[in-house]
Amino acid sequence: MTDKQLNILMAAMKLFASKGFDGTSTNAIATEAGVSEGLIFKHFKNKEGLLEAIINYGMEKSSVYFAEVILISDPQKRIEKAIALPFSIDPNDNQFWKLMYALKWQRGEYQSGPFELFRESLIDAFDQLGYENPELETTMIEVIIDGVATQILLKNTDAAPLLETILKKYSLK
Amino acid sequence: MTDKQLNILMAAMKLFASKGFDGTSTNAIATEAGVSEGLIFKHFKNKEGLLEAIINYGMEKSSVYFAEVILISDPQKRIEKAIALPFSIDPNDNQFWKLMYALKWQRGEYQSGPFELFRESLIDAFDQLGYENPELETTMIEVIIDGVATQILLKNTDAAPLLETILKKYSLK
DNA sequence: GTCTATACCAGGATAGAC
DNA sequence: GTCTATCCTGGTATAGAC
Repeated sequence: MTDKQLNILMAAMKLFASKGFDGTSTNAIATEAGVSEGLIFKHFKNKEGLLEAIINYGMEKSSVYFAEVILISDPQKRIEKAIALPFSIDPNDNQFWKLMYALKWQRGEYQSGPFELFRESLIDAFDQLGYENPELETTMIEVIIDGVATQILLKNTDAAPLLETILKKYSLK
Repeated sequence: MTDKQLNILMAAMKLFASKGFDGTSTNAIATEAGVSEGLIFKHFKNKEGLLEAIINYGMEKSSVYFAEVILISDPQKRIEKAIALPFSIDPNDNQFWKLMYALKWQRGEYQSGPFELFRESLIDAFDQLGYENPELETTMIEVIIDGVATQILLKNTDAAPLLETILKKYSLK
């Protein structure tokens, strides 16, 4: 992966996140990346290929986060870690996550394999803790994660006090 | 507002919601609406104008929902009603709300006036109930609303049992 | 109010030189 | 690996007839 290749990737991520996939021209990407337009196609075949590269890049990143949750054996701690997930987003990755959510809404793009394992591990945790309806509780966690992500990524809410509140309300602290 | 005008509006809403604003051609809208392409521009000036018309149409709709919450004087009941809001979405309006969320992520499009009043009325409710940090509590409600909306609109989750769980967990029931 | 025909430009993509 | 030049489709928008 050359310097310019990475430039293209980063420029595309930024523009896709702010203007959307269809709203971003390859010309705009080239300019932002300080690169000729043709080079984009040499490296990524076409615009769709560029998007795929970005998604792959981010998938690897996110499975690391998920793994950190799944590997915790204590069920209570695992759940807490899951809730804390959106709060531990590296601000440098904000662009990427914005894009992921935008894609979900725009094109129904889905988080695949690693996300399923994550969900399963939460159901298992609630099960171990003797909750009546582990699936429903897990859905609740997803609700919170999506809601918090919206708040942080879209409204730049101060995250720290929110995490406290949620853990308290969730009787996890 | 003529029949064809309404056809255009509905077709555009449907396509914008599924393919995104930039991903939808005026040609596709015309076909879906059973109308000539030129007519779109006669009625709405341009594609952007069509989007604005849709947003206005939905703003009026949403301020009705918000008003239902704001007008409740009992603070506890007001909060419950607010939480129940995303659960009472008319399935016929799913397309519209999907579009609203997609726009939020794509273009940072905002919920304006009526939404601010909604937020204020929740802060007031928590204040009346003697909560320590009404702003933070209100943000929590927003988190839940956004999370639930994501769940319902994007993942077609069964809503009813989820509402129960939330109200219980929130010590509101 | 509505359709047909058409102008015009922007966007994605390719070829070939360096 | 990278740039320049260029092709061509398809998308927005307008004009004018009915």
